[in-house]
Amino acid sequence: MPDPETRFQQLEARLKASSFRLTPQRIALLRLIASSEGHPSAAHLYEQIHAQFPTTSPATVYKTLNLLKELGEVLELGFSHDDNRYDGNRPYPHPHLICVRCRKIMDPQVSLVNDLTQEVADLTGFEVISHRLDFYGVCPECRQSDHPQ
Amino acid sequence: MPDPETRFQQLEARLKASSFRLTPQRIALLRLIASSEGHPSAAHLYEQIHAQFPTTSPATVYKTLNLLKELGEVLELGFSHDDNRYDGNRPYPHPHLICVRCRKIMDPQVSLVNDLTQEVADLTGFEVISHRLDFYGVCPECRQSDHPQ
DNA sequence: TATCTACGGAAAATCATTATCCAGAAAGTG
DNA sequence: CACTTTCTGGATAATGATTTTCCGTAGATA
Repeated sequence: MPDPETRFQQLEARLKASSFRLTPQRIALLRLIASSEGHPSAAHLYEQIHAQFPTTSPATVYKTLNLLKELGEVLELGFSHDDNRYDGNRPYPHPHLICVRCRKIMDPQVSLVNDLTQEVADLTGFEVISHRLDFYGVCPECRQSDHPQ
Repeated sequence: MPDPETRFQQLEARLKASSFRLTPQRIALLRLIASSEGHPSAAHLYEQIHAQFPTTSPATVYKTLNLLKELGEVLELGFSHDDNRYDGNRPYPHPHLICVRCRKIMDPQVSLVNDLTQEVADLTGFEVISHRLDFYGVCPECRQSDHPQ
């Protein structure tokens, strides 16, 4: 993960370059996103923003997230049952590892993704633009707590 | 894809074996699912069921889909923005290829999935249970119609 | 200062999916 | 054959994350 402060400045610069205003709410959200180790949900971000700016509404969080999404600075992980999650540090398609117990989301550093993508393209004639690769399982911590010995 | 009639009989036998009743609505839905080449949405299935049984409600379609899902006979592809899609012919995790133009969903026959899964497990210590591998792109047909010459 | 646009906030709307409720059909029981 | 119990379908309402709408205001521009 990039340094949170550096990433924050990147995001800030990106908004400024596109002539979007840097309001206190947006700045607070940019800081949160830049420093989020995991993959926060909109609700989770809202809770934290709301603690700083009690008048902030969820709509503002969603609006800013969608803005950053359109700028390509945030990757949205959409789930049909659970809340969506957001990644503002690696806004490009990459695999995710999701713990079905604690719902933590990780980013494994795998090397075979390009090979698989190429294989798919070659086999089907598709022009592959993007991907969404999610693995579901049990993280080491949860495996441990499942087997106390 | 398995033969639709064979697959239908499998599904029918599965419900019967679990002591679920084979109502006309369920039978019609099983036939549809077994013969669906693509990956229909609940709304799409409902349209077709409703044409045969005008009193059928969407709830019945959802209930039956969820029943088959719990029996492991249908794979649900959840989308946070679009409707969910269902695959009753290959109810195990497998990669999908989604055309961003026409929304068609295909099943590429790739060989590197197991390698990638293994790599993820080895690298992270996760016990990998399942996966969801979606590639987004433009199918050959839509590429053609984009470039008329 | 005047004007124009972007923004935030509250509230209402959206919409696929799920839950609830009830009536009827099927299955089981004796 | 009653009687009971369970399952099912259908209409309807509810759900809940996300989006839209509307309006007052802050900020930029000149």
